[in-house]
Amino acid sequence: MTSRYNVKETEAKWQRAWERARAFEVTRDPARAKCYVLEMFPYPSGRIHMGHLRNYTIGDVVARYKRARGFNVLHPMGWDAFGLPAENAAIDRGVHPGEWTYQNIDAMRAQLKSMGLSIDWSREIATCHPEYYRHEQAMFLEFYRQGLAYRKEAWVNWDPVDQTVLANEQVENGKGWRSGAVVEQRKLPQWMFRITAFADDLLEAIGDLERWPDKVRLMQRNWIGRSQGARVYFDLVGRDGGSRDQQLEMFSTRPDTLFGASFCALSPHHPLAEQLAQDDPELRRFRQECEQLGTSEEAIERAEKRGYDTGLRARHPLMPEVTLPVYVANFVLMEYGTGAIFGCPAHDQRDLEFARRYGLPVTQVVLPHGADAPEAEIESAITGDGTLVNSGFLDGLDVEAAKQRVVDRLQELGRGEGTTQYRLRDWGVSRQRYWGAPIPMIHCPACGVVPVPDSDLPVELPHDVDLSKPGNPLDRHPGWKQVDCPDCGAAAERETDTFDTFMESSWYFARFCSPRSDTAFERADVDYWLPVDQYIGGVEHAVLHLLYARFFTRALRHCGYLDIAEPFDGLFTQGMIAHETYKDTAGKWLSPQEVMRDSDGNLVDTQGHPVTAGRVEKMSKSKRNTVDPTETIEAYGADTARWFMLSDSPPERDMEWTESGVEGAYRFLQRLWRMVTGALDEIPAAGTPEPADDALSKAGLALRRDAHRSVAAVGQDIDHFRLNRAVARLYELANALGGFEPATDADRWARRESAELLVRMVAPMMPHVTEELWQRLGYTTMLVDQPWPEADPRLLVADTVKMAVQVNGKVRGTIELPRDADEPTAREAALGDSAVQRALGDKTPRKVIVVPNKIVNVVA
RNA sequence: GCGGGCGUGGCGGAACCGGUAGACGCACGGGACUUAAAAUCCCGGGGCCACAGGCCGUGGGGGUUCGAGUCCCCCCGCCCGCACCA
Repeated sequence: MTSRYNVKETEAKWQRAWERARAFEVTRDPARAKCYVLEMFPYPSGRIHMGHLRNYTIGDVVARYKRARGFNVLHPMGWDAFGLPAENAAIDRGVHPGEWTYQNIDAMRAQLKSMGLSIDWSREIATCHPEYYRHEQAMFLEFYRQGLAYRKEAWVNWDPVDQTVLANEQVENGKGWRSGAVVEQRKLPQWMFRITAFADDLLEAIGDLERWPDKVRLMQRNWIGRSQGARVYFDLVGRDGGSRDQQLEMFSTRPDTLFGASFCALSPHHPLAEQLAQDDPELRRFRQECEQLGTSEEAIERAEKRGYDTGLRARHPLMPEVTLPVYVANFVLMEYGTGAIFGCPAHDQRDLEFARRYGLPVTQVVLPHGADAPEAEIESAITGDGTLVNSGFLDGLDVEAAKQRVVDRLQELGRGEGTTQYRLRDWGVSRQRYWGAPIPMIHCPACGVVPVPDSDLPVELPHDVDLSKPGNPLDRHPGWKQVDCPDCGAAAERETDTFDTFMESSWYFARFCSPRSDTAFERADVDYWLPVDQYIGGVEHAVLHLLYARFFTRALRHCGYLDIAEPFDGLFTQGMIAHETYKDTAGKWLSPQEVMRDSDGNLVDTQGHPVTAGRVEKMSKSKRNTVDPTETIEAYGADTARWFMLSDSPPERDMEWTESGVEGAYRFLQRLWRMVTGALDEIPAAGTPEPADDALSKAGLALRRDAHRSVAAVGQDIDHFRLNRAVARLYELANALGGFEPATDADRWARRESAELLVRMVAPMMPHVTEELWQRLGYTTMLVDQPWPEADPRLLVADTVKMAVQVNGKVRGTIELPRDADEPTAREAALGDSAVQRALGDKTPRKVIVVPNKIVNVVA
C-alpha cells in the first residue's frame, strides 16, 4: 500500500529524531580519521538567501557523505555577528545592535534547521559574544608583543558615508565596498597587522594548496604581487645645473633597460613632488588634476599619460655625462616601489606613450631574438626577451643575464641594489565603529600606548550607546573610555576603535574545535581537527577573507597557539544563483512573486498588465529577481529545495533558479516515494540473503549491474564535486528501477536491493524522505548511521560489450562481442556486419584498427 | 591593457586518457487513464533531404590523426579577476 508522502510532518519528524539522538554531535577521537567540513559562516542578516541554501546544501552533502564513509565529521555552524548592518538597523529602527543581531540569529537558526543540515549545533558560536572576542583581544595583544601588530600614522581610505577606514582591499574602483561612497584619503593613527612579513610564505605556500581552485590561487598570487627588480639611485641636478645634493630612488623591474632610459617620473604623491609644489603653483595645479582623475579603473584606463616637467634633471648612474629630465607623472603610483621610475620608452608601452607626448628620445636597447638591427621607428614597446644593444657593458647579454649584471654593477658602485617588491600592503584593522570587538589598548598621557593586561580581558562593549550621530559612538560615550593606566595608575583613555570584522572570521574555524573552552581553543582539539578538510563558500571571498585567515593562522603559529600554517586544506567555491528578470510596461523591475501567466500563457502582473521577461541575471535586490528559499521550503520541503539546488548545474558555476525546476525536483521526490513504498508488498523482507546469480532473470541481472555501477559512480562524483552528475546517475537508476518487472523471487530481491541502494545514495541530498523510506523498508536503525554502500566488483563488468564500427571514421554499425574479445574476432565481426558491408560497397579494406571493447575503424 | 575561464539541441548541462556527440533534467509534442482537469504512466524530439537510406552538425577558419567537442595554430563572441605594478 502506498500512502501519500507528507513532506512537512516527515521532515519535522526526522529533524527531531536526529536532534534527540544527537546524531551530529561529535567529539575528538584520535582513534578515528576526522573530516572537518565547513561552510563560510553567515552574517546574521535575519533571513537566509539562495546563496546560503546552495552553500549549505553542498556542504551538507559532503558532510553526510563523509560521515557515511566512516569519518568522524566535524560540521559546525556559527554567526559572523559583528558588522555595520546592525548599526544601520539601530539607526533606522531604534533597536540595539546586539538585540537586533541575536534576534536575527534566532530567526536564521530556525531557517537553517528547516533545511535538515547535519550540523553539530552544540558548537554554535556568535562572534559578537564576549566569550568569543575576548580570545581575539588576547591574540591581538600577543601579536603586539611579537611585533606583528603595530600602530602607524598612515594614509587611509576614508569612507565618508560609513565614517570608517577601509582596507586597501575593501576599496573597489575608488568606492567603499559596502557603502559605495567615493573614498577620500585621510591620515589617521591605525592599528596594523604585519601581513607583509609573511608575504613570501603566503605566496610560496599557494603552490601547495592543491585542493584549491586554480582561479583562487591565481587571484591570491596576483594580490600579493611579488616582483623582482632593482632600486637605482640617481643624483639630482638643479635647474641651474648644479648638484642638489639629493638622490632619487627609482624602482624598476627592468633594470636591464637602464641604458635606454630617457626620463624620470615621480608620483604626484612623492615627497619631492610635494616639496616642489610648495613654491610652484603650476605643479600644485597639476597634482590637483591628478587627484581629480580619481582612482577608478575606468578613469585611469581612459587617462592620457601626462606629466609636469619639474625642470630638475637626474644624473644617469652609469653614464655620468647624461642627465634625464624629471617629471611628475599621473601614471606613477606612490604605493608601489619607491614612487619614482626611470622611463625606457622603447620597452614599456606607457613610457612610450609618455615619450611621444613630450618628444623624448626612444632608444632601443633590447634586440628581439632573430632581429638583426634595431627598428628605425618603434611602433609599440618591445617587452619580450632579446639581446642587449646600445648598452655598454651589457651588450650581447640576454635580458635575464643583463638584469643580473647591471644590478651587480650598481651595487659595486653603490648606485643601486636588487630588491623584491610586493603589491601586498599591511592590513589595517582599526574601525571607527561601535559594533565590533574593542581593541584592547589604553592611551596614557605619561606612558603612551599601554596594552590592556590579559587579566582585564575581555574589554566589553558598553550596552548604552548613542548611534544617532555619525562618527565613532565609543568615542562619544560618557564613561566607557575613561580608565586608569595599567602602568602608572594615572587617568588614561581606552582605544575607541574596534576591530575589522575580518578579524573574527580569521580564526573562527579554530574556535569551533573547542567552542566552550576558557582558552581560545584547546591544543589537543585543534591538533586533531585542523586543518579544515573541506571549506566551501562564495568566490567573492577569494582574496580578502581567505588571505587574512591564512595570515592569521601563520601569526597564531608564530605565537605558539597551534601548529599549522594553512587553515583550509580543500576549498570549493560555488557559483551564484541567477533568475529571470521581469519588467512592467513602465520599465519597472518586478519580482517573480508579482508575475504570473494568464490563460493564454502570457506573462502578466497581478493586475493583468503585460510583463516582459528579461535576461537571466544574478539574483539581486536592485533587479528584484530574488526568491526567498524559505518560501520554497515551506511549499515543497527542504528535500525538494536541496535536490533542485544540486541537480541542474555544476556547483562551481552560476545556476538559474526556476519554478519549473523546483517542480521537477518535487516530482522526483514523490516518484521516489511511490517507487519504494509501492514495492514494499512485493519485495522480500529486509535481510533476506542474496540469491544465486542464475536465479535472476536477464533483466534482474541488468538492474543489479545498473545499481552497482551507480554506487561506484556516485561516490566518485561526490568526491569530485560533480554533484549534478551524481544526481543524473541517480535519475538513471530510478528510471531503471521504475521500469523493472520482476520475474522471479531473485528478481524481487534485486528490486529491494536497488531500491535500498537508491535510497542510501539519495540520502545526502534528500535526507528526510530517505530516512523515512529506510524505516519503511524495515530498518530500525537510522539511515544517517548507515555506511556508504559498497559496489560489488563482480557486477561492475559486463560479459559482452557493444562496439561501434566505423568505415573511414564514420559510424556505420554496431557489433556485440564478448568482453575483451581478441583483435581477429573483432575484425571478423566488424567486416561481417551487413551495414558495414553496405558502406564498404566494392572497396576493399586496407587497414582495420581495433580498440578493444570500444571501437573498430575500417579504412578503405 | 594584462591575466584567467567559457562557447555543445528550445533551455540547464553529459561525454574519463582522442574512440557510437547530446546522458540526465526542464520545456515541448503525441498517446493511455478520466465525464473533465490535475496527477500519473507510455512514446517522441539536433538540423536537412530524394526518408528501410543518406548528408550536415559541438562559435568560425585551418592543421595533426585510422578517428577531434576533446590536441595544435589563427580569428570571433561572452564572462570573471586585476595592478598604469615600472
